[in-house]
Amino acid sequence: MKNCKKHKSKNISKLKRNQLKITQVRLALLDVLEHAEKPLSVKDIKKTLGVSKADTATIYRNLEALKKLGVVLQVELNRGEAFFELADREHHHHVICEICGKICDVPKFHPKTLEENALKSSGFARIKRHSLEFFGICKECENKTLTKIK
Amino acid sequence: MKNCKKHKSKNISKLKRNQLKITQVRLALLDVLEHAEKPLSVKDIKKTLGVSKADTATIYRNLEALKKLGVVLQVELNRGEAFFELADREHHHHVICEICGKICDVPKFHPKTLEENALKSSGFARIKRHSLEFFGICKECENKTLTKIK
DNA sequence: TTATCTGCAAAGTGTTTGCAAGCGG
DNA sequence: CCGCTTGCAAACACTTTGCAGATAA
Repeated sequence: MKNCKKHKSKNISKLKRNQLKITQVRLALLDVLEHAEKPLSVKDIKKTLGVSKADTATIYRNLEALKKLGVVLQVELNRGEAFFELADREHHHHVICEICGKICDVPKFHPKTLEENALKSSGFARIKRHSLEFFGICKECENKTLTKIK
Repeated sequence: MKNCKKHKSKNISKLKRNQLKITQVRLALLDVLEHAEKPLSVKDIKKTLGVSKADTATIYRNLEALKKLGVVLQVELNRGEAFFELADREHHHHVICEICGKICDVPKFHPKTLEENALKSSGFARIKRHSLEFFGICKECENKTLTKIK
C-alpha cells in the first residue's frame, strides 16, 4: 500500500524503456513488492505470489534485472538470504529482531543518537547493535574503469 | 597488528572462563584475526592459516563459539559470505568496493554527513550507497523470553 | 581419563546457469 | 515471427551436521 499507481506505471515504463518485456511474472513481482510493508526474501515473494507462482530462478533473474534498472533495492539483513524492496521509496533503514526476524522500517534517519531513534520508531524492546556499511568504488577500480575502452 | 598481546590473553582467558579448551585451531584462529587489517571471510582465514590449516567445519564451529563469547563479530558485507573480525576494537564501520570487494575501515563514526565521512576516511573514488541496519529484540520476543521458565 | 574438539564426508540452503519450449511485441 | 523469458534440472557456493578418532585438562 505504500506505493501508488503512479509508481507502478513509472516502473513499467522503465522496463519498456530498457527493452524489457512486460510479462506476467514481472507484473506480479512488481505487484508483490508494491504491496509489501517490509523487505521481502525470495521465499516471501513465492509465498505471496501463491497461485500465479513463478519459478525461483525466474524470480532471481527478474530481481537482478530490476536491480540493474534501479527499480529494486537489495537489502542485507544479516540472515543468510537476500531481501528486496522497491527503490522508489524514501531512503530509510530497518530494525530486525534477532530472535524472530521481525523487520520494521525506520522511516527517517535522525543522525543524533542512531540506536535511540531506531528504538523509538520501531517500538522494539531493545536495540543491541547496528551495522552500517558503505558501498562505492575505490580509486583503483575507478581508474581501471576510466581507462577501459568502451 | 591492531590488537596487542593484552587483548590476546584477554580473549584466551575468556575461553578458559567458559570451559572452552585452548586448542591449536583456536589459537591460530585468534592469531589470524588479531593480525587482520579488515574483516575476514572463512576463505581468507583458511588462506592465511596456510600450513597450520584447519577444517572448514572446525573454523565455522569455532567462529560461532567465539561469537557467542563476544570475542568475534560477524559483519555482513553484502557479498554472500560472512566476514569476521575481533570484537575488542573500537566500534567502527566499513567501506566496500562494489567492483573489487576491497574493504576499508571507517574508524570513527561522525554522524553529520555519513557518506562524506566514509569517503574521506577510505580514500575511495566515490560512495554510491550505504546500508544501516539495526538489530535487537522486539517486544513480543522480549515478553516471551521473560515469561519463559529458566 | 573424559569431555571436548577435530577432520571427514554428507547433507542443507540460498542462488545461479544451461537449455529447450513458450510467449510478448 | 523472432528474440527475450520462462520452467526445469543440474550445478554452485557457503554453511551446518553426524560421527568416530584425536586431544586438552
